[in-house]
Amino acid sequence: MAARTTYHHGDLKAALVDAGVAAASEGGEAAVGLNRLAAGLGVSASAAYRHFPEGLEDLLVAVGNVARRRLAERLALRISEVAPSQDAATDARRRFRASGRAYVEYVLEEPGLFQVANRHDRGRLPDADPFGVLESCIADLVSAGVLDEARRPDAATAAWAAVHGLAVLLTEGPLRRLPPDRRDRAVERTLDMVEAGL
Amino acid sequence: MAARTTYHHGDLKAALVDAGVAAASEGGEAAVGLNRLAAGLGVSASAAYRHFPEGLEDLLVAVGNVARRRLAERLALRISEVAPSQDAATDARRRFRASGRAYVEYVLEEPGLFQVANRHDRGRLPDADPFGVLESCIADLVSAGVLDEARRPDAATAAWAAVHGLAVLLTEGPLRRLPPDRRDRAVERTLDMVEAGL
DNA sequence: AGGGTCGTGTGAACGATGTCAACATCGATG
DNA sequence: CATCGATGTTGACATCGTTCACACGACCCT
Repeated sequence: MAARTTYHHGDLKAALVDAGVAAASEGGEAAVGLNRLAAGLGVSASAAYRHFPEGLEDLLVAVGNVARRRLAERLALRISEVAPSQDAATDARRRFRASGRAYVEYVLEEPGLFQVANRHDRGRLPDADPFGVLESCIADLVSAGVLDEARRPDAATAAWAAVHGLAVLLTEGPLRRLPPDRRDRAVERTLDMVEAGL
Repeated sequence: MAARTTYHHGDLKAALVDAGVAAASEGGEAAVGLNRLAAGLGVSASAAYRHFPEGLEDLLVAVGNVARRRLAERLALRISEVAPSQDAATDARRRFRASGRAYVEYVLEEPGLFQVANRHDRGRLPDADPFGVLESCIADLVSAGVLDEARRPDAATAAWAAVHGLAVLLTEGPLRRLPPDRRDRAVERTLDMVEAGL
């Protein structure tokens, strides 16, 4: 956006990632183009290759990392907002449920970023790891006595699959046009299933 | 592939869809290009636009329809293979479980086609409707007394989300490189959750 | 049989994409 | 102050989706 006065940009890499995040936010992966973004920053396309050696894919991974970090932060936020009660078991359950709701909430807010996050992933990062957040929720369930230790293996995977699948279906999938009330109902129904079935 | 002797191709539309299916099967959506496919058939690119007025997107939808039909057929096949017992309830449960397993099975076999099926969907078709198959499994569960009528709303959605999400995570997602035994364990664990939680 | 019509395929062109190699410029370091 | 490495530019290439004017030919109608 902002035209540039100096020959060197200053921090082109960060600027490209920011622009990529903005583009992905509206328009999804298809809107993230190296030429377009560079032009938008008043910079030639090939300049980007200095900062993303493997080209577009590298940039998409970087954008995806931002998206994953934001998602993880949203999960942590919603979990932290759960008002503690006297019962550790119901607290753990509520936090677990809040994380699932927050997942869908974020994805509905930022479907484009979610798309990039899914499609360009090079493994877990400590500060951008939504799955890690979910795993600690599961650990809480175990230590609160809600979930049996024997049932812990793959419990996080199963829960993740349910919530992730729902998010995909609701944004890119056939449930795209579900009205908000039916959407919420589907979310709660799915969380019911997970909570009862884990 | 096969060069053509006559000026007219005969059935270019079907040939393009076939080639698109083959290309998507290895290489996913990115491998489905109008120019490449047309050239492969010894035909100019613009010829394709006679049969797919909206261009590439139309072709991708057609390929997706094939993929959805095959998936639905696979589900129906695996359901039909369940040996009936004396108990209608356990039969319904087994068929339901078989459908979930079949879903993952197919997606692992044809991740590229699954990708196209997900990303280019213009609504349910009677002969290519995996969700419809799942819905009738749920209906079976209800009529067999396994699932309470009151819990039927959105039950299919929740179950679908879990299985779909798992399939996505196992093919395009972070669970991509899970070894087969751990993969199977995750599938069974997820089906356990769905069955117990629905 | 002859002639017209409409479905189908061709050729060339346009703009946009990702990518690369050769060159230009700046800032920091000796 | 000179040099050198990091950073940005220019220009080019192949490929992509798409469109338009044109060419072919199978079929129908008289």
